[in-house]
Amino acid sequence: MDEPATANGAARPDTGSRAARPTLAAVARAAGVAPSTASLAFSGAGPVSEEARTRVLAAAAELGYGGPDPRARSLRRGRSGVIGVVMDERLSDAFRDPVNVLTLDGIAEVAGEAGTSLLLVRSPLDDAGLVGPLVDAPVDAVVLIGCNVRIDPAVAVLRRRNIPVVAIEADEIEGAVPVQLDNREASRRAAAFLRDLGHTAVAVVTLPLDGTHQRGPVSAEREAAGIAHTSLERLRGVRGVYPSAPAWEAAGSSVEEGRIVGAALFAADAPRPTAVVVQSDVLAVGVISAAFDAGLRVPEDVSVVGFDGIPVDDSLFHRTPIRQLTTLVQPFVQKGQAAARAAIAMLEGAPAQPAAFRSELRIGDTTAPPPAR
Amino acid sequence: MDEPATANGAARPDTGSRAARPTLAAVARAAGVAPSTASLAFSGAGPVSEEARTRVLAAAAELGYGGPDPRARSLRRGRSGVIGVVMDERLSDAFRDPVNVLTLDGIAEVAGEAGTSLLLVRSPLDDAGLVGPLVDAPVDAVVLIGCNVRIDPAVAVLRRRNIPVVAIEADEIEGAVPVQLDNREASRRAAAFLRDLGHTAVAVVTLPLDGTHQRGPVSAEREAAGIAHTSLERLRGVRGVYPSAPAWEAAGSSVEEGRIVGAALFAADAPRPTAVVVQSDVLAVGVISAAFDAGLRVPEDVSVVGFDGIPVDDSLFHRTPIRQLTTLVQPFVQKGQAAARAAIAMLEGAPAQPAAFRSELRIGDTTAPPPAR
DNA sequence: TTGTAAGCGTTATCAG
DNA sequence: CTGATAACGCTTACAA
Repeated sequence: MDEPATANGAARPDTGSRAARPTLAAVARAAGVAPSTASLAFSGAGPVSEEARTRVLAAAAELGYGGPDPRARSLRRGRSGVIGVVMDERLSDAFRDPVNVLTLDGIAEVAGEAGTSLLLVRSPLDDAGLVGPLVDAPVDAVVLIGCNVRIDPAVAVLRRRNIPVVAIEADEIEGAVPVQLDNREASRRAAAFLRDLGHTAVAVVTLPLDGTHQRGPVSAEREAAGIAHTSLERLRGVRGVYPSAPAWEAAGSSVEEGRIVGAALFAADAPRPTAVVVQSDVLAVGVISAAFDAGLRVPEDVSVVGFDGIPVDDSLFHRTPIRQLTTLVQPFVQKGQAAARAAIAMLEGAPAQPAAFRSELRIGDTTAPPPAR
Repeated sequence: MDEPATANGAARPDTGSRAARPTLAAVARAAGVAPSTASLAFSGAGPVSEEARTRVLAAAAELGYGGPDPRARSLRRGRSGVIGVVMDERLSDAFRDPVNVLTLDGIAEVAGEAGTSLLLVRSPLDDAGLVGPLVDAPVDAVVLIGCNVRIDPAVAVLRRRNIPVVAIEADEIEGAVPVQLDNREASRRAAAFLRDLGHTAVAVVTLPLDGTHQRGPVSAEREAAGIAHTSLERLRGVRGVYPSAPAWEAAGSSVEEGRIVGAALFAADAPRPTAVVVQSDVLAVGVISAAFDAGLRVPEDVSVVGFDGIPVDDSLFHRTPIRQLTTLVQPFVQKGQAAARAAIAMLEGAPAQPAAFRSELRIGDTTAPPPAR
């Protein structure tokens, strides 16, 4: 972290070793036209005679001018053409989770069509509430994705800056346009499905309840102190059917993590559950793996329900008897698209466009009636 | 964090959607100081009396000023604090490949420490050679990652703009700082290892040779027309030991793709290879899976060597007899870090810092002598 | 320490 | 269709 070395103290900011780039004004001068005409020649927005245009382009080529500087353009236009995407994990972790990737894909698709690019920002909320890179970055709008941490401060800052904020599956936030999923209701449906199969001993494996990456049984206090909207809603959904279902918190969403938590779960002193509701497919795969390792058959001895409907089950189950996970399929990509659309709409001055999506229970072969005892 | 409850005039009239954001000048005026002082109060870079600072901050809070506008700041400073990362795939595909993710992670780590954020840009090279979003985005430097397409035009444009370019594993490009990997030499070593084991019938499964996502046997013409530096180099490495090894091109880097190509490979009329050199671990997993499906044991009937050394072998092999892939382990994360460092160094005016890394052959349990026949 | 002034490179406006 | 001119909001050398 060295100090940027503008040490030579020149009058202009960047008079370092780099050759000064010609400006549009210089091109105009060389072409013998006014700056405004040169500008029009490049932006294409406005009437320019064919002759003037070619002269400008020629002069540009001559001088090695690469087109208008985006920085100046964004100042002048008040727009940078960039949408910030905020995630609250290290990028490597975030990218490892198909949910984020698919959502991002939806965002990227819509953003790309609109000619805007994506600025990746790790959620910048230190304990101090610092909002660093997020506010120093030239973004026109921000999409908050997978928020396990308290984001209100960030939203507050962005609001003050008049930067539209879209929050995917966040708690109700003042000033952020929500893109919601029926997490609670969907989880309730999954639980009801298990209940109808006859299950009475149901456990839950939750996604992280906050940004601290803790792992283990979820105490009442921990649950009450939880912040992560999605995890809590999904948990509440199950609790609507099984009010006292024990819950285990995973420290992340990965197969390995699911395996660890699953191992603990099946090894616990408590009576073994006959069904486990897992808050993500990736975790569910790990839990299933742990079940096998513990000598349990799925679904004969224990049923497992996932969440997400990620399309990679084939590879993950390839050498197991399982063909398809029972899970709640959610429309990630569409969620991402909706978020991007909402963001773009807002920065064009259109009214907020909240969105809400439903998950569908897809019944695979990881659920069955509980074993006769 | 809350609005100061100055009872009299604090409430800003909420002027509909177009509430003009206050400027630093306005804040300075309200605080009774000069703009420059207000600027220093925010940037922290320069001497400001405690009293002035608090007055400025108070005025800012009063007016709902959220800090200096990054757009204006970047124009003035000639820097936006953003590094562009260019990938030549759809983001969803790119993120699905651990190689990209890990590289990106290395980039993000270094960039984050330097206070710069990452702008994700899909490689914009239409057949027309358009370079759209890449040049309109306010980036200080660009890192090209995983380039299967011809990137010269993009680099040319960026050069003209004085934007430093770092290319990871690209062919030698005028004006781009290279971050290289010993693809050819490493592949040669892997091939030599197989030769020493006694293999004579060796096939290659390649990564895409260009951006067209073709799949199938690699003809001499196709090979000659190939663009993707990495794939070609790795292929050449094997050819250094097995000059006429048949090659099959995969249409991407995924387990599923590996399985498809592997199935074709093992079903082909040609004599079955006793060893397969696969250009990525992800593909290799698929090839191994295909081998099992074809009734072949790995490594007894067929040896498989991968490339990359991605750290997820455990999950992928979890229900197979295989514990570890024989592969060439490359330092992705360090590559990403080096790329980011090079980019940052350049935009600070430092001389170019090319980098080159080595891959290590890690011998797992997917390779063995060929079956006695 | 603080104030003054001069841009940074564009684009929008409006008159010719 | 073209040209002069005024911002866009901020930073920073330099003077006070």
